[in-house]
Order: sequence, then C-alpha cells, then structure tokens
Amino acid sequence: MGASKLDLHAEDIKTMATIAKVFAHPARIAILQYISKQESCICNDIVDEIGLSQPTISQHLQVINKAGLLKGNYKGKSICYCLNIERFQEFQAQFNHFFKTTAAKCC
Amino acid sequence: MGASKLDLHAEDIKTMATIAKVFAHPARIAILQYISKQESCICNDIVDEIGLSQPTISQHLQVINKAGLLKGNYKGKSICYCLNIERFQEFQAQFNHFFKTTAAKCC
DNA sequence: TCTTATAATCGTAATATTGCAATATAACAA
DNA sequence: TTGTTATATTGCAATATTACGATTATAAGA
Repeated sequence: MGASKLDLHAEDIKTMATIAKVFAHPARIAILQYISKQESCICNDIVDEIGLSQPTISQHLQVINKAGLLKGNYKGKSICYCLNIERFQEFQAQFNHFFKTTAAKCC
Repeated sequence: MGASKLDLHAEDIKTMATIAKVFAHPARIAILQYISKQESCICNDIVDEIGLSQPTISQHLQVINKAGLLKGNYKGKSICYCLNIERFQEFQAQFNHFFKTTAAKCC
C-alpha cells in the first residue's frame, strides 16, 4: 500500500511524525538553513545554492510552507522568504517534549 | 524520479535528514514510546498495541534498529527490545544543534 | 502595454515507502 | 524429534515522494 493507517495513532503521535517529515529530506534542511542565514533570500538564490531545479525547490518550499515555517514578502521582483521563528521554536519544543518523555526504562 | 541527489548536500545535512526520517512515521513514534515505557516488550505486544500486522511492525523495528536506536536480548522465546538511550540522546543533541544554529535573521 | 525576471503549477517518470499474506527461521517445551 | 510460539524475511501491490521539463501566473520596470 504505502498509505499509513493514521487513524490508528493518537493525535500527538501523528503531529510528531508530520513535523519530522518536514526535516526528513536534505534539501529541506539545506533550504531552512540557507533561509535562516540570509538577509534576503529569493527562490532563485536557493536554486543556485542547493543545486536542484527551480520547480523542485518550489515544491520543497511548499512543504516547508504548509508546515507553517515560512513567511514571505515580495521585495522588488522576487520573494523574500523568511523563517517563521515562532513556529520553528514550537517544533523544537515538540521535539524536546518527545525526547524528554520517551525515556529508557526497559532492560 | 524520487531519488534524492544526496551528493549535493553536506554530510551533516544528510545526517539530520536521515535521523528525522526515523521519526517521520506515526507507527515508529508509537513503537519508540511503547518500548520506552515497558519493562519487557516483545514484538507481539507491540503488534497488539499499535494495530499493524506483525511483518509491518517488524519492518518498522528494522528501520529503528538500523538507526542504532535499539538494543535487543532474547528472553525465553521472545525478544526484549530496549531503547538505546545513548543513541537516542545523541539524536536529541543533533536536533537541538540544528534548531539552535538555524536562527532567524531574515526579514 | 510590453517585456523581462521570478516563482508557481502541471504533467509525467523514477524511486521509495508502507502494508500484509505467505513463508522461513529460531527458541523453547514436551 | 515434534509441536508451539515468536520474530524475521520474502514477494508483491498500493500509495507517496522526489525530480524536472514545459507551461503558466505574477510582479516590476521600460
């Protein structure tokens, strides 16, 4: 199949998996890092930086955007993508909570 | 295609994505949480708990295991899977480093 | 308005992931 | 050894993801 039986899992478990998925591709990690360190970062810059085609980068940006991690304003002809730092920190908190609560007691 | 051009990305970026992939499925999150809270946790228990078939659970366990997150000893007929807490904490550290260094400066 | 630059969308191909039935393997018990 | 129980492996089908060329919006400036 390939489809996951999401209904079997609790809401917070699904949330964690969804968040992790955003970071589960090197291109998206690279994009996030690049965006975060640039003052102004239009898509074309990212294309040059990452080395994937413009449509592919655009697709990855959509995934990141759907997760709520992007803010974008037009600056001249191009878009300046920004990291939504509040959302990003929310994700960090979720991860930390997961790591913290998943402690080892077995064996 | 579907294959990622991994060679384009730096080693640490690939590492982050690989780690994230382990957590990018609700079944694997659920398995990790279940294992961590059980004293003794054989595969069959996990099957009952998660609600997926035994082969599917076994497959997910393999993914988790390949990431180095499992320790397992045979106890009678069945295996007692344990969370490799050192490795788990390594992953947490990697995540924290990623979140910390990816700060917002743009816009 | 027309042109140019930039990014999004569409269509499609290749590969990866997910899931399970069937089967194999391993460990114990009788 | 034989039977039982528990886990791994295999094979295959369904779906998701990744990637890119071609095309289409969209915005800014001449």
